[in-house]
Amino acid sequence: MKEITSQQQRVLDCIQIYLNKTGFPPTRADICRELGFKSPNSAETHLRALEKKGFISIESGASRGISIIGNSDLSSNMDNNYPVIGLVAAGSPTLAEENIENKISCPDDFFSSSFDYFLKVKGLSMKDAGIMEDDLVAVKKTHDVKNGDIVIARIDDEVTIKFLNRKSPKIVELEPANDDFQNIIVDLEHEDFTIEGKSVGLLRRN
Amino acid sequence: MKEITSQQQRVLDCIQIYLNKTGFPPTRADICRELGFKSPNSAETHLRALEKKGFISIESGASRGISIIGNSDLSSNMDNNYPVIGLVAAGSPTLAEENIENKISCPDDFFSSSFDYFLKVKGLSMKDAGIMEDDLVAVKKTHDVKNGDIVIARIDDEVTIKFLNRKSPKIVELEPANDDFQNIIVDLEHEDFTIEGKSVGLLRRN
DNA sequence: TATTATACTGTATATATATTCAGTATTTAT
DNA sequence: ATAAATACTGAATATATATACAGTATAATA
Repeated sequence: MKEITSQQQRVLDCIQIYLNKTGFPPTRADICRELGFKSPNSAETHLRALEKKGFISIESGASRGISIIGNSDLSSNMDNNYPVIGLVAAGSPTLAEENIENKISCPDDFFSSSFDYFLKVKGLSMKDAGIMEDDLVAVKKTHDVKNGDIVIARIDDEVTIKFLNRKSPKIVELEPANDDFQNIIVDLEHEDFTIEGKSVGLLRRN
Repeated sequence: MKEITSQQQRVLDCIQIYLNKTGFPPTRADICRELGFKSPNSAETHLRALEKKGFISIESGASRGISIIGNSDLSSNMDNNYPVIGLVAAGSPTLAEENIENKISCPDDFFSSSFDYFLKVKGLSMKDAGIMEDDLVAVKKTHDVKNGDIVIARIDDEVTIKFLNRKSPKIVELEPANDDFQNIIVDLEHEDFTIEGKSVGLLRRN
């Protein structure tokens, strides 16, 4: 990255401020208006200098086709929109559009492991593990689960969140964290059982 | 905010994805290309519907003058580093540097209300409220608290997190959410009592 | 039943916008 | 000493783009 001149810095700042204000980049004319230039070519040449030095990129031919490079902590941060899924019974695919209640913007590295969606918890079967109704459990879609993990499992058409406990190659036990609920024993030979994923974190919004 | 249709959601997602990819919003033609529409008016009408419902704003006459409302990955939704504070006894100021265990980058609008720091919970006195050891409670520094709020309070040199229950102008009761613990009754006339803030959310990282 | 919202295709056009060309002047490298 | 980069004005233009207009069709409301 080469050295930037003070005027070029003013133009770069102008682009960033315009972006923060409007949500889209400025035109040459916009930059002129903001900085008091009288010719669009003033903005143009500054933009080309900034491009040459690697501060911005310019999409040829596109209007407002300016984007600021290396801006990871500002506008183009590592946030992603993660869907919030309700605990749905009927065996519809978990991430089907109709199940998405809303989306939450969240850094990708927010939990110890990457994750795929938030599961909105129904019921209190895991309350002794501190998982309450309407809590959002960060779920990583994986089959790599160990005994003791909090897993999201599907038995036939029922989706549930429980502690995993493999008893034998053919028997899986799902343990709630609430004395009012009973263990679920799954016979893998006779029941349709799938591990959707496991919990890697939890989010509660009062 | 009115209800969004699935096609309108596709268009909204398309705008967000285009923004993440290029750094500037799409044109009507871009949206058509991405979603397979054959007429720019298809994009136009969807955009106007999204505008009418309050999901986006459109700058009249401006090319690519689309900005997503609320979500705003660009301006207000900047991530911030929030300190993680341990439940410290000795009456040192809560945000003093020596108490900061680490920092967590998190969007400013992550919880229903803005907040100031994460409190790392010690003990299980709030376990029936789903607050477990080492959970991170998002704390908003405020004195505007109501009965039933989960508050972070200081009695003399002791900091604690409990349910608030004002019994009278002179008596405050702090209620744990665990039968093994007893209510704390504070006499405001004889004890040094401060409300540090209240819980506005919770974060658990497995 | 009429009306409005949704969901499109297809054509047309005013204008918003990038971009080139022609200058002038100052400063910085080689 | 000469070239190259910086820092502008001013005018011209091809085209990128928003947007209106004319249709068709279906589902949801009133």
